[in-house]
Amino acid sequence: MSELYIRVAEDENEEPMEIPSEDDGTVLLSSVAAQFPGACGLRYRNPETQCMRGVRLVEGVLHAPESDWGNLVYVVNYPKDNKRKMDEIDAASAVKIKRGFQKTSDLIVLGLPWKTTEQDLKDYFSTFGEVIMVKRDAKTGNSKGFGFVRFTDYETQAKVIAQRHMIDGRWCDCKLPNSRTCPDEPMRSRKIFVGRCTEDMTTDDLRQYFMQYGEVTDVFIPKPFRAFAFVTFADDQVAQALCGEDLIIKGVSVHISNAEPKHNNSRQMMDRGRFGVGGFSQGYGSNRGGLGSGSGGVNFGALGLNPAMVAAAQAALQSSWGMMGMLANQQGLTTTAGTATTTRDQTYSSASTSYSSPSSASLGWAAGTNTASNSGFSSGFGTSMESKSSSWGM
DNA sequence: GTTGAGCGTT
Repeated sequence: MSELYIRVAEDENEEPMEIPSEDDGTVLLSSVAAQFPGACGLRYRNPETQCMRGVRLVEGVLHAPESDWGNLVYVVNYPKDNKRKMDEIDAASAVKIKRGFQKTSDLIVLGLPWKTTEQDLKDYFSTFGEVIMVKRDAKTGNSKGFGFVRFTDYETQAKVIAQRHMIDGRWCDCKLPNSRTCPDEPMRSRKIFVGRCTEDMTTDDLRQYFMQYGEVTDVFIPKPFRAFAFVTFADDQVAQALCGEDLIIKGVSVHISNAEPKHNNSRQMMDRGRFGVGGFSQGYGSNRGGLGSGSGGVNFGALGLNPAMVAAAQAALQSSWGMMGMLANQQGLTTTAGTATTTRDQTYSSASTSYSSPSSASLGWAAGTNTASNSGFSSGFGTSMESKSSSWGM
């Protein structure tokens, strides 16, 4: 017999909440998500084995483990590495909000099932916060698999962008649409390029591996196999700090570098990126396992330095951007930017705020794969880490 | 074998 409600909690020892089941005894993931925004599934402790077990999920419908749900307490699953970071995310965005009101923008929702309707979208996203607009392409006729959503609150938007979404049985991503690139939120490169991958590295492997450094928001492996991958972090500083590293994954040495901007038009401007605010939600401090300890990696745990600065230093040393940006700022643009320069400067013209010179923008692009010479660069950095651009589609 | 999809009534 089916129960009317099942007991669900965020953690095994937290107070459970009763979630309604359907007439056929199943429970809709959307019912769970209504109480636990962002939930993507359920698990429970199997009384016989004492192991956690996943609850079967098919097309957004959760099925009872046995003939019924029994008296167990079910625990909410969140997209990997996304558990209970909400408080920290909120804290981080609170910092930004203090810097001024943040307008929301429409978000594109990619990867929707064909069948998803605007109402479905609204229902799903309402669990995150107040939705002021949803749109799906082709109101009549066939869906192209994407839609748009807009929230009232900027922090809701940030939260939604930061995670993947299970909508009607498919994983979907929310991004700033191409047409609306120029978020007030600076988007420095949070994405790294992982070269020399082997074919046996799955997205899960990479996610598992890289989450030791910080929250991973996306992993992309081109298919067919091409020996590289992209990993996006929630925090650009984490990404930047890793650039230049050689890391061992599944016994293979992979090389980390900056992800170059994706093909087209991106016109996201430089924003005087302020390192150090809104920052380091994970990977440092409390959780010993952060950037300080990794395998032969970025190494600055114990020094008592401001991690943001150290990350900036790492980024500058290893990607050469910070340094290039600084030099450029001091000297005015010179060479090296090569072909990129002219075109970049045009896009740049619509940038909002003040820059001392456009050169850092140009150089930011041109400098892509260089590795800094690690020399002649030590003084006076730390204060003016205002470089890098924000043009990497997520 | 080291740089990735897809993008909206106007």
